[in-house]
Amino acid sequence: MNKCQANKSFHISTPKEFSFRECLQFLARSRLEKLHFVENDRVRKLFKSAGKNFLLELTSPSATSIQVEFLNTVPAQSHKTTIYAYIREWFDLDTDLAPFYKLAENDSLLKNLVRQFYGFRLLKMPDLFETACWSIIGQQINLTFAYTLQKRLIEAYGQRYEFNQRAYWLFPFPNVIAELSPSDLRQLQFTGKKAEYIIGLARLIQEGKISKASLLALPNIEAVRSELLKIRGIGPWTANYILMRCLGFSSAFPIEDIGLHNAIKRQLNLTRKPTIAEIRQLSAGWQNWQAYAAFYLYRSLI
DNA sequence: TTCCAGGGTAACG
DNA sequence: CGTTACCATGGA
Repeated sequence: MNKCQANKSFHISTPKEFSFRECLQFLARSRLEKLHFVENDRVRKLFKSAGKNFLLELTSPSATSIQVEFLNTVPAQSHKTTIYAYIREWFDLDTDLAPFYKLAENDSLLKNLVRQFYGFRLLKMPDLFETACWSIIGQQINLTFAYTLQKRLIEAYGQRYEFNQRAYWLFPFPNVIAELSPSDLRQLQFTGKKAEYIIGLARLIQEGKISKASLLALPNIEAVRSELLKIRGIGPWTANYILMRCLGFSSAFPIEDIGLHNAIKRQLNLTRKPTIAEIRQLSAGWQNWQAYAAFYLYRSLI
């Protein structure tokens, strides 16, 4: 973490197989996205640390670094440390992709993807509540509508911060959603079920019955998965999605995912979608890289 | 118009 | 127990 410009920014050195541009392409996939803002090869994000709002702007001035600039206020050192760790997690900078690229060389499904999207990273969603809500919202609806619902949820119950005539948003906090009744979310055109799931989840988190730390303290992925599956509204797909996107399990694999099926169909030029058994065969050699493989397949759908 | 979307639950046989 | 109806709306 190198300081510069009177501490208004710092740099993060990036690993070898990293492309800021490829990551931004994914972050920019929906114009309805409210939690970050991509424009001119830069991404802005509002980040709250210990009660303070920091508006971050990330650019990549060289192939080996990300620059993080503080637009509204310069954080104290303790906040900078938190922000530094947050961005490393967001862009998954601590994973060495070399083994994945090596196995992909001899994989019919991955070979072209890793060439096409070289340096693309599994973009994490570090907040558990945000990830779980997003995956519940996304159940059985198209992505465009999922983004619409997420946008409504954020604009209705999230925190807004304005800077230079532009609004930036924080995802709603569990304590706010925990106070709602399903009819509040029905008004945003959530299904009654999804409204119940999300409010129930908010209450579990609010009551301290589940947290990212408590899940990560469990001994292995199976223990975490079974803990997630106890939560109403979280089935196999959602559990795997959270394991992959938030909790950092590289072997998590949402094999039931329709988007994944479509990506494989397109990649292999099939006339029909692959069966679960066929996907098991195709992914047999992906041990400990299933999450990355899935994410590269998602990337191919943009 | 019909069918399918980055599924899950609850109510059936 | 395995199977099925239902959810709510947008896009193709």
